[in-house]
Amino acid sequence: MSADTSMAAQVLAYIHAQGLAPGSHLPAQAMADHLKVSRSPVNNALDWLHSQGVLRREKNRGYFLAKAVDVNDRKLAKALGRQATDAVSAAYFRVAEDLLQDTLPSQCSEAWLKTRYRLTTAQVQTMLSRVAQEGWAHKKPGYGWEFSTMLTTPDSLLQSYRLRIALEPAALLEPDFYLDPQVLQSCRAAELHLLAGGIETDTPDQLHQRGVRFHESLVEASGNPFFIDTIQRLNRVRRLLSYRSMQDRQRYKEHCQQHLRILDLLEKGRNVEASEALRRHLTRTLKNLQKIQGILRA
Amino acid sequence: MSADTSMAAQVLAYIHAQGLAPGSHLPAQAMADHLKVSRSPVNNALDWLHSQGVLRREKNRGYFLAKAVDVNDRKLAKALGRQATDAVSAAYFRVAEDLLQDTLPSQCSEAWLKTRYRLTTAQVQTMLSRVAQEGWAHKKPGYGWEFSTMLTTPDSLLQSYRLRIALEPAALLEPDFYLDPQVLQSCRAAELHLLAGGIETDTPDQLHQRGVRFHESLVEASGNPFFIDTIQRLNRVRRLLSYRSMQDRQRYKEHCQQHLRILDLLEKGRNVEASEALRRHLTRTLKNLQKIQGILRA
DNA sequence: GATTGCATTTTACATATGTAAAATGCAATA
DNA sequence: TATTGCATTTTACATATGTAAAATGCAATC
Repeated sequence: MSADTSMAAQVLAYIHAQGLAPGSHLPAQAMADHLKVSRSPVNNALDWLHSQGVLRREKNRGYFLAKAVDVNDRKLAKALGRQATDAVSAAYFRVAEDLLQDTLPSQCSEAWLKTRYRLTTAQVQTMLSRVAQEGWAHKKPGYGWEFSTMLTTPDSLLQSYRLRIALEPAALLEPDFYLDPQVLQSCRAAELHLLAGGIETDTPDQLHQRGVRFHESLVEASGNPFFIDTIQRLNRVRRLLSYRSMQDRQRYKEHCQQHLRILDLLEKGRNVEASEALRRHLTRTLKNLQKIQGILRA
Repeated sequence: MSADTSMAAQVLAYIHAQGLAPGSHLPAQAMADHLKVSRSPVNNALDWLHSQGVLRREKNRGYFLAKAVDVNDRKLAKALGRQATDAVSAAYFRVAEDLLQDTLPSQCSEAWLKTRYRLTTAQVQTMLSRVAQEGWAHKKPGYGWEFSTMLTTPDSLLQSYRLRIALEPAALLEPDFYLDPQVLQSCRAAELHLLAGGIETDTPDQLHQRGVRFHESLVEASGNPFFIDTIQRLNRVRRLLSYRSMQDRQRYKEHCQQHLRILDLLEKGRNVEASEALRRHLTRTLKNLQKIQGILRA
């Protein structure tokens, strides 16, 4: 029954991002081009959305938006969410967790992982290649894999912040820096949403994601693929360092204001000042983390 | 006949690095531990080195160094070099080259690569996972792969330098920074070798490699795995941006002196100054590259 | 007690084949 | 002429099996 809902979710996101009005035509090819796939998976997704009542279908004319997309539609969210988190992702997170809790040997064989996490050959390989790409494990010269200390060092999170402090402010000073006004607007909107109560109502994961999106948007604007690639990699790993639940929501208000300040400066092209503000923002956050860690250890 | 000579090469490198005297015993397990493999491949390598006359074998006592290792031994180098550069690496470099010369579509299927480079399924996958890990290509959502602009932008090299400028000086200021005196010494020795004539006699590739080793050693001393991982990734990609042959050897003398100056400062624990010197060094190199690029375009 | 030498076990790669999913070609339709 | 709708082709994944290489256990030796 439920087809590939992840594709449907992307289509929905696109519709929402474009702010399409009810009745709009949704050409399959255009959608496919945007999502970088062929018409086949897109058509499946459109058909599924049709079955959910989001789209209207007209014979030989295609699909049309039936009603404005409501991001908070419970029923739709539930139907979308039904995509079984696949075995590979599940194992991936379990491995990360086990590593953080030190219940995983620093090195082991693929076969060992296969039995421990009940995976097939193909699954274990997919998972490991993902992990390798993120840099927290690598193949040993012979057989077996070795996990990096990247996640397990007591102050991994602090170390990751110090890389950010070196990187992000520098990204704002790249010669080709250009922040698309539309991106700037959506960043600002996100911060205003948080200040207007989102800080209390959003889940910890949502808060984390919003933060990531803000910072990645800025680095992406640098136009330097080396900066962009590095920060994306870093954030994928940071997601695993799940200290984030400990962060007190009190500070988020300050964060939002600092973010908004930075956006204001960038809007006026005052990148040097923005860069400085970003550095101060990150440095302050690092200091706070250090304080929290000190308390936790004591 | 010729067994796994790459393992033999590593054993040789180890013997040389340890400065072992002729007659020294080479316990298989110790060697295996150091190379992070089991005794089996090590024993094969030792046996091969025995067949080459480098080692002496005594029944039930193992292998002993027959003579001092001569790194420049032609015969040995030839025997070692006979390891057929495997199809995967060969294809990897051809893909990179084709991409740089713009004779590769920005996206294509695995099957297409398979036929173009005459590879098996397994080989193409190995190659692509390597490329993906280095960040200059990624799987598309559906079928096929897409190449990043990381290598093809006209000023990829300049962009990579700007990341280095953000990163490397910061690495020297990491709180856990510790440069092993032995590493420092070997870095210094390398620079002195270059000043003593190596600049003229080394191949462009050797010169490049020495530069990489200097900079990576410094970043490794930071003790921050995020910095280390990032710089290693970056250098693996930089190796493909083969502008290096264009660099005039004139400048290398200055580079060596700047490198030595930085090492001196680090030895005395004056990291802030060393960091500044490193930033100036990199910035100057960047400026020169820009000048060269300007000339090439005109 | 440590290390070798060799046999045995374990591990993961290569290859082949079937299958599900994605890409594509093209007549029909608006 | 652009887009749909559907059939066909292409693509790559899953799975199974044989094989080469690496890891390991252990008696023999120093």
